[in-house]
Amino acid sequence: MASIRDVADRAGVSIATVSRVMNRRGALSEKTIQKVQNAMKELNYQPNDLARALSGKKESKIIALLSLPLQHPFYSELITSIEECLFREGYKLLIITSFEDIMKEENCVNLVQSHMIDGLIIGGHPASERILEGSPIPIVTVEASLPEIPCVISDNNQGGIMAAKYLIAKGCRHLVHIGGDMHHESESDRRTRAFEEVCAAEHIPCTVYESTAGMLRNMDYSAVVSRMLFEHPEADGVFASSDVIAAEVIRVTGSMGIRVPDQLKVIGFDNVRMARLMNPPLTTIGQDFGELAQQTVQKILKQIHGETVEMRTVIPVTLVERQSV
Amino acid sequence: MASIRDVADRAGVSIATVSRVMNRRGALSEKTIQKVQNAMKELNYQPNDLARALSGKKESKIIALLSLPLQHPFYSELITSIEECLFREGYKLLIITSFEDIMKEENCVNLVQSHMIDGLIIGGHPASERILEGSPIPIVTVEASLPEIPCVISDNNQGGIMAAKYLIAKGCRHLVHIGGDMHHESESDRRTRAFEEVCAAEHIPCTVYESTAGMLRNMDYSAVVSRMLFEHPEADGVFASSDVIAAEVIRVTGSMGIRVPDQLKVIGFDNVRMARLMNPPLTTIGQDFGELAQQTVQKILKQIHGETVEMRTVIPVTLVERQSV
DNA sequence: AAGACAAATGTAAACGTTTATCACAAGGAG
DNA sequence: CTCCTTGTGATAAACGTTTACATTTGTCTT
Repeated sequence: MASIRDVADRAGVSIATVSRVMNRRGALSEKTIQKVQNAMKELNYQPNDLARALSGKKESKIIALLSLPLQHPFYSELITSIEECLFREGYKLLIITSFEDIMKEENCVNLVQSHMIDGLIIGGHPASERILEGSPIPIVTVEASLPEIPCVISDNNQGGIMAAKYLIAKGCRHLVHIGGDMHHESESDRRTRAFEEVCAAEHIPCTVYESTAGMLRNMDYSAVVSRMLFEHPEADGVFASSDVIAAEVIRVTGSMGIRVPDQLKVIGFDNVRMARLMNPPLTTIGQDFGELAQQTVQKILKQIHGETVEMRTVIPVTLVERQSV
Repeated sequence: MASIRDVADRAGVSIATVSRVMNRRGALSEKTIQKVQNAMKELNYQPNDLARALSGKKESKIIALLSLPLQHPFYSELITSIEECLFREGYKLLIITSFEDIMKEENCVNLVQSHMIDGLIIGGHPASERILEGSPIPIVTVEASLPEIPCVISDNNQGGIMAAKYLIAKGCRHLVHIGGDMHHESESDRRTRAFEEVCAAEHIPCTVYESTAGMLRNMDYSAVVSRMLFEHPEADGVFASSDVIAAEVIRVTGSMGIRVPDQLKVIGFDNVRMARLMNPPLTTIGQDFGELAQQTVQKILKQIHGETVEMRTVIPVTLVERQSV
């Protein structure tokens, strides 16, 4: 593989000149530029980014994302958006999925310290809270909040309020909430708390169920959903903490002959692509993936470039009306 | 940030010795090993992988995956599996999503040539067939086949046969196929062709519809599905080329009051997680994501290590019976 | 006690860049 | 004619490793 040396030789100049041509720096005659560029073409030269990064203590232009498994559509949509934003800024995305794997998580901070990576985005709550104690590397959290680390999150509080108000407005009098998709995290509790508060204020009875980590891993919420339907046959409205949970509610009720939305109204959270494909199409609280991603990459890039960032950015959510309520 | 130099100074040895301790190479006294390891601990030393990779013309231990957008669950599941396999082998996964973006695709091969990346996996058919002409880099294709490039694919032919036979065995007499999720690619045509051949052999009428690239991008297949139902009200069995398409069939029929599977039987392809969550749960031809991933990373690693690989590996598919047929 | 041999450690070149510094020529001002 | 710019280009050090080779130290033979 051709190196800068080869290009220099072929163009009849020194490697410094070649470098200057590449980086458009210093004074250069048009003739020299042409010679060098021709040589590069002819040799199909590609600069070695490793050497580049090593030399000028430059960046590797790679950002890592530590995420929960992508089978969960929330994460795959988030990642797609993040990758797009990053690419626009000239960065690449390295993905590390982890489910409660502390080893793998700690590995991440090593990655940054080994200079292969310029920064770290954490999507979803990691198993070890103190993952990067004393490692001052550029880092941001999305839809999760860790002590001392800047984060970008959706307005979960507002989402919970909207869900409750909407179900009540549509006539529900016995509500259920299935929460806890991101179980560690106080962030997702906000959805639950806000929902409960509105119910209490409106004097509507409301029961809260929690899903477990195992359910998230397997994306199998049938157990909670069945229990919920068995214990609360009088329920006429469900607020699910994710569209996947909502899908399970709709599926189980469907198999039991309960009609949605006539007998039971269901509202989800996230507004992932598949929400539209459900039967009936799912009404849900929509997260703004584009904005979430945008703010996140902006925040990480700022840190990389040494600027300071606000600790907490909140992105509005929206009610997406379809046919399950 | 501490370098090998700092460790050497603190341990009172030369940098070569430190390097030897790290790489367990050459003869070392127990005492020296201890001294060096202590120094590394105390300085919280992390070797610079950039320098490492540059030096021994070693690998960067990063593999890139060029994929269609991850919102499509086939890709998110595939990627999750690939990332797991790669991680087990000590490699990291860099993701590049592209939808018909030739610039971005060509960028990929540059990445490899710039040494930041050891190899390239292509998932799904790229826009430019000749993406890596004359660039002899380690490369593999999954569920796509490009001239001269080793590939790992599911047994689409067998899948088409199984789908047809199963629908017919269940009593269908008017079949429809909606195909083309991976439209360029002759690989997915195999599903269609095999399906048609079985139908012809069994004298069952069969109509084929094609989805378009735009539908894949937006994951919105409502147009074809509606047209299909309008033009073929007599259809009693549908073979969809992906679970997402099948989901759309089930959704649209549901909204029209057509009962699945009583009036219309639907079989999908892929067996992504969401297939289980549909209403009714989807019967589908399952791809073995684990095996697909396993073979793919094996193949790319072999190439990186200079071994030769077979050009084509075919992974069996299985019929997953649920309740839509 | 000297020589041989192995074990332990050090030295320095290399990997492919960037960049500060230096060298040299041409041209203008005095 | 000398001195100083100004435009060009080359040289070499640095980035943090690995590793071939050289050197030192120590032990064992005899």
